[in-house]
Amino acid sequence: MNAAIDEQLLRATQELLIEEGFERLTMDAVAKRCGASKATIYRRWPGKTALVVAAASALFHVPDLPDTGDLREDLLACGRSYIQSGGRSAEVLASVISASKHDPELREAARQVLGAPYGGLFDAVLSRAAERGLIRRDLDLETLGRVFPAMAYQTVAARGLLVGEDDVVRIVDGVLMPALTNAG
Amino acid sequence: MNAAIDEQLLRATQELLIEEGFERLTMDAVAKRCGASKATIYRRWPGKTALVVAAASALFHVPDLPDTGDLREDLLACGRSYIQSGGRSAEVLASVISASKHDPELREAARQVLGAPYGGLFDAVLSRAAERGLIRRDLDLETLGRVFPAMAYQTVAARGLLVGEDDVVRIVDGVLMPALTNAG
DNA sequence: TCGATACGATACTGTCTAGTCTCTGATATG
DNA sequence: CATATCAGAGACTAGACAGTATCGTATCGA
Repeated sequence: MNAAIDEQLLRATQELLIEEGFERLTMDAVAKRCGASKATIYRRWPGKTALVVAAASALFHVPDLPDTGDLREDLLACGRSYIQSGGRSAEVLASVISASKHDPELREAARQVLGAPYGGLFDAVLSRAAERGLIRRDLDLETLGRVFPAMAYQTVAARGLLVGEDDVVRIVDGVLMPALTNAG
Repeated sequence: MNAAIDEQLLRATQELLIEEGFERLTMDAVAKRCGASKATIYRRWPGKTALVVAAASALFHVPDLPDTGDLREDLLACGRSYIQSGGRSAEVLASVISASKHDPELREAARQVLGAPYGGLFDAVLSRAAERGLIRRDLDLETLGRVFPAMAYQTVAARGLLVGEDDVVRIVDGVLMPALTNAG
């Protein structure tokens, strides 16, 4: 077993997920892109779903909870953790999430392995800010915590764009900070 | 040409788009669900893409720009126009948008026919409010205008839920109103 | 009644693709 | 050197599906 091939195959899978999406990704294409054969893939993963989940998992890492002491900076840090690894992880994730809607096996695997990677990050920062008395206590933090993930997801999945530093700043300064620093 | 069959076929297409998604929707399944034959479909539309675009278009209608005199009510009205027709249109739209990412023909057709149905609605309401001096002029209205569509889209496409009246209220009262009425 | 048209049913073609199988060639070991 | 082992390449299989073609039937107007 040549371990270098594993990495190549996962990388090719990631690229093809971005280029073609889950349904249109073929095992032949993955193999061809690596100059490998399908047997090489099936020796490592039992099927297409497993390969895709492995490729997505390889990009995933739990981001640290930022604590700069400044709410705005913490929020920006949360956003930046989203665009880490050049946006590739977001694109791959978007493909998998999109496909998992109609594929129970993929959905369950994605949920377990990728499981709301950034889901609680904004929530945690906001809750902490509330505890510290930096923001009002009557805000709907759960909904506010979903703003960034939702806008980032839509940007990638629906509009076909990448999330950049400027997007992070615009969402934090244009939506979150105005809502949070409301004098009430 | 029996016109009643047209409607049945479009309805079945909508249902199957929701249940299976674009890629997994088959012409056989559409025909079978109507007790029709594939020839009947192909007599009406040249192919799968055209059928799907027609099915999505049938659900689409340009909503009126609300003007109740109250900003919050206007925003709620914008949101409610989203969930009109029982959320079905949002689900169908999500399927088509999702598939159009990797299908140029579908993307172009969707853009022309469905073209940013609600895209400008929040924008328009917010711009009008700014002109009327109801909100500050230095807000990033473009980004704020995208908040609702993004969160609704994510709710449907990524989380697999339907957007309800309570979601509308939570987004408007939990995010938009706090951000807009910021004492700054 | 007759002709035209639209219908359902169904068989068929060509293409694509997940997954399997077989053979080859490299490497390691005695 | 001889032989065993194993990963890999690529042919192959089986099934799915878009789109086409054919045929018998029902409906409707003249």
